[in-house]
Amino acid sequence: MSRPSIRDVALLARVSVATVSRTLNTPEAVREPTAGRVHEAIDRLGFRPNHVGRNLRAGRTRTIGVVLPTFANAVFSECLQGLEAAARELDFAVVPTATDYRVEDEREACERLLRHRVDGLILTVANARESSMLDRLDRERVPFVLVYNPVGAGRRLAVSVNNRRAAAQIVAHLVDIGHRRIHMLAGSLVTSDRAAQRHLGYRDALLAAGLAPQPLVEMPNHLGGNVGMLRDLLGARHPPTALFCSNDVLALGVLRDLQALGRRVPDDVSLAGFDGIAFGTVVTPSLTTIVQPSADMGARAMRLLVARLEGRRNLDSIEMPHALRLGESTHAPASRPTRTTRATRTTRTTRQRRKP
Amino acid sequence: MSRPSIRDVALLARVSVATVSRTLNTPEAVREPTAGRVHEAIDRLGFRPNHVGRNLRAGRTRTIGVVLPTFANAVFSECLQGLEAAARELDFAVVPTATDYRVEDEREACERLLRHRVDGLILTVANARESSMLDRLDRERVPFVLVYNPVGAGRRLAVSVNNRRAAAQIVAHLVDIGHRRIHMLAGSLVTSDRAAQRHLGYRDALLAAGLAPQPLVEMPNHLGGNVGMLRDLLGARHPPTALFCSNDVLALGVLRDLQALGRRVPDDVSLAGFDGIAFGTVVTPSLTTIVQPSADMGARAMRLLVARLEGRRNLDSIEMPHALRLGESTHAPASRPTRTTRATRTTRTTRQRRKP
DNA sequence: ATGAAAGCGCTAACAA
DNA sequence: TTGTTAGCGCTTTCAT
Repeated sequence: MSRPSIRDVALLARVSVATVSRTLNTPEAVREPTAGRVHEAIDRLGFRPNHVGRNLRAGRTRTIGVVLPTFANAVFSECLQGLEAAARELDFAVVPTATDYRVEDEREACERLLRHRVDGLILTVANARESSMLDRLDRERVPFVLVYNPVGAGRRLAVSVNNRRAAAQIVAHLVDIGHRRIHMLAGSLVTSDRAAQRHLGYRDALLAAGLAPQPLVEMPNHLGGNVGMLRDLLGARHPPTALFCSNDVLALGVLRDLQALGRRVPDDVSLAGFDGIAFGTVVTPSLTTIVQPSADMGARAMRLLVARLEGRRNLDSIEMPHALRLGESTHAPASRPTRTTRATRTTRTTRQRRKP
Repeated sequence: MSRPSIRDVALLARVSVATVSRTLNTPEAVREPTAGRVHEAIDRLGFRPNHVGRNLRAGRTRTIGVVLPTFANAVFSECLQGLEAAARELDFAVVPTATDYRVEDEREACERLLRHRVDGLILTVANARESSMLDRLDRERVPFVLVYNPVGAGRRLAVSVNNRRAAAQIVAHLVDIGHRRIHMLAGSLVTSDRAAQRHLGYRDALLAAGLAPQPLVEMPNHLGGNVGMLRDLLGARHPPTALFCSNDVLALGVLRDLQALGRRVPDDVSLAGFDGIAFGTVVTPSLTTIVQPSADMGARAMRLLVARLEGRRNLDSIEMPHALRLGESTHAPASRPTRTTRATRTTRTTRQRRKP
């Protein structure tokens, strides 16, 4: 009734369990007639080696725990996709769990995974610098690799883009095409050190251009529902001509809210995001954004972790290249704000001026 | 150096390993002074119970394998999100893997997971009716639950919407608002029995209305890149006035391609999808579609499977409710095709006529 | 080339 | 209430 074990195979093939094990793991160490009998027995019984027994013996599981804020944001599910494909190639399994952006759940998530004896962890935490949990993992010598969290100074391994420089680049682009009043919108900064880095980049770019950074606008929720806040923002005396959102999901929500408010993007206000999720290219207007190679980042993180598990020393964090993707959601500001005048719709024909 | 085991705790607390185990699993069976010493030892050593040992002993792992076509399509990552949250609540871990829509990889994916001794599987396969792999799982008495795949006749457990009826409903809506030439677009039907069901629904609706179903248009790729095919389709003598896509990702890609072709949606052609992924509400025009409760479906599938693992009999498949979500991508057809005349843009002011 | 046996960490009989 | 011990399925010395 129960699944056959290596013993059943041994009995049927009239060999010892050791020989069965060898037939599977070091075939060159077993002679042909024996191996043949073993394979036959395996087929007859439908035997499938039990990794749990093997893992117990080996003290490792070839399993990687993955802690991400959510799987519902495409940036993370694309990463998971890359991660898992790489794991498969390396013959590892992946056990992912989501914290739903709750910092206080990160610890329990890791504990759960460690009880399952994952060999290592890949994680995106709210704040990599101030995480007592990461300190603990270090202390306990649990191998882990961060994704998305900024590459830090220490010997912690991380795979991420240079969030600060990337943000500075996209904001500099807005400045280049003529914007002077650029606001940055973000979700709660405490749940994302990436967003905090991007905010620094935003300030860098404005200060470098001799412009005044505006106070960060924190949005309560992510996918839409910020109509009131946006109305206030754009109804101010000197409204921004461009908005930089700390991530694409936020940007797409803002885009919808702006359209609900009757504001045209980019004619009334330009809009830029960060992450480069696929849907940014499908919306109208398509989203100007910074593209992170999420799937590749996941794959790199996996390979980095496995290399570490295999004892490789002198491994280094990876700073991945980002790219500025110009979409239709940004263009030069109108010389004067035209809130009441309905300008001709020019979306289709507008052409971006590229940076020289 | 190595992690402390239950033996180390026992030694330090000067009790037997059995007592340590009991302290953790049946605290009521151990007296206070003893329990105190054990807990102290646990803390001192930073002991974390090794689930691998426990699993080997118990013959189960409290781990569920999940096989999905991809994590990059929001419909599946939303499902995974719901799945994993439910698993956490039930104290199960989840090991997901993607087949990248390759039927021939489904078997190996399951084999891998079963070697890891997952207690059961949740899966979306290409074709649930003709899957020798599912037959095998049945034969081996591996507990599993299907998601998205149509609820079949047999005793197989599945969680899905009624794809055929839902598709018929959305197509009937197109008919109701005046469309007469409605084409259906889909990816390869062999990789999706859901799409096949939806195609039947499409035919049902047209036949019920006395209209001629058109041959299914199979699209080579998913997110965009079908410009040529669409040009041909819309350039035909009697071009369709409405397109029904077998899923939202396809629909959004088609939307982009149509816009690239200079065709206006819905003025030149109406467009409907299926799945109800979040981004359908963000694009302009927002997508008319059938909403499946993906996260909830994942959670239900997980609870159903766990109930089965716990020996509950008489469990039944779940047909989830779907909903027609009317977006801006559909409206009544122009009385005459106006391919050259540029009609006034009416997107904003157009109101859908709801079915009576 | 093959077998016997120990042991990975844990739980559950059974004993005391 | 606590301890002793067998054994879950496997790999790996150490013999032969």
